[in-house]
Amino acid sequence: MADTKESIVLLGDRLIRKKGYNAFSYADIAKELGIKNAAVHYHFPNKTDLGLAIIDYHLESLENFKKHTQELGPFQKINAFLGIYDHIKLDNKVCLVGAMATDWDTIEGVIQDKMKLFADSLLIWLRLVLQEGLDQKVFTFTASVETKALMIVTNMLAATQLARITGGTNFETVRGEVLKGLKA
Amino acid sequence: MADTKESIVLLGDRLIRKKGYNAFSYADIAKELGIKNAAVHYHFPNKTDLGLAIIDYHLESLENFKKHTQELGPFQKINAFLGIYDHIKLDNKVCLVGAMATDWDTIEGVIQDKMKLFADSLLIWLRLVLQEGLDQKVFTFTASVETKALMIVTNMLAATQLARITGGTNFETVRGEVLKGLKA
DNA sequence: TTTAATACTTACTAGTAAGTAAGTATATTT
DNA sequence: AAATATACTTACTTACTAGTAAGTATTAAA
Repeated sequence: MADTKESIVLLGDRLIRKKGYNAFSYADIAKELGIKNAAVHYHFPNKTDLGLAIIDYHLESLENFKKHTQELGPFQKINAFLGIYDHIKLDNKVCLVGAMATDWDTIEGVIQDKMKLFADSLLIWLRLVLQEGLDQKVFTFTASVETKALMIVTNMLAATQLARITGGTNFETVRGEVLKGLKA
Repeated sequence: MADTKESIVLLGDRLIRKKGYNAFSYADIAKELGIKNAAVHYHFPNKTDLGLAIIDYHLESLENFKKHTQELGPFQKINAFLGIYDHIKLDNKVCLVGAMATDWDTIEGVIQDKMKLFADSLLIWLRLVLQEGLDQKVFTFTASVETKALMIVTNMLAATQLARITGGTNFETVRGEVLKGLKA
């Protein structure tokens, strides 16, 4: 038997980003994993516990991403970062930040707090990479690194959402422009 | 008695953009309007009917916005457009496109189709205004109007979402950069 | 070998979701 | 004055939600 607890987190993550936080249920997870509803509650007593575990998983993934890309140059790092969104778009998901943001008023404070942590961690890393690129003269943008980091996140976050609606190549267009924007 | 049907649409719109499509219920609406659950169903037999009416309301609002701003210059038009997001941010809402996009896989095809119409209508208007600004040499951006229109929408859509999480002045930062980007 | 922890299932509860059928009060039309 | 349409309410159903209490099989520790 595979690690059920981990499977629940992975599936929960997929469901949140496919259907939204309020549209996925313990029954969805139980059914897909071939276990009973109560088994999910055994591992995560309530939905908030599961939500927190899902954010923790993203926090860990982000740390792993940082580690695995630390030897790369600034441009490669940003490109790898955009690759995360390529996968999101390919799976027709949205990113966790967007999924949580639209349901913000229905999620508990502890989840909100952990999401803040995640968003901050992401923005901090982006700022460092952008500054690195500026220092190495790989990037030549004129905005502050804080602003630029923000713009990259907003563009990619929304590109996956907009791609769901408009379809076509809008995602790729935004992605391309984000890269161009590093040098302009 | 005020127009109940219109009040339902207005309230439904507010709830969708506050809590998300799947988190708001007919009971929420009934309670706030001091009517019974079934009264909401009288006006909108099912949630999809209400969803469609809410998008129609946005479609109308967009047409009104276009009419009311048609005498303005390109810069003023874009500024007025950003003003819509200022209000969204002030009310701690998200825009309809974002709210629907994150719940995309749980909404019916007819709603998806109408959302496509709305997103297209919005992008088409933006493209026209951007081209107008380019022609009048009010704007000097080098990207295509298609790309620039896309970037404005993604940035503003995500700025309202991100503002919910990070708080602070991130919304204003993105908003300011969007305006700057018209001339860079 | 008993004890205890782990990972569940069975069987349930209380609450809420969308949705409906049938009745009622109030206007409006014929 | 009778018939009809409008805008509801009452009272309900079915389905699903999160969540729980109690029991069970399996493994690990004492």
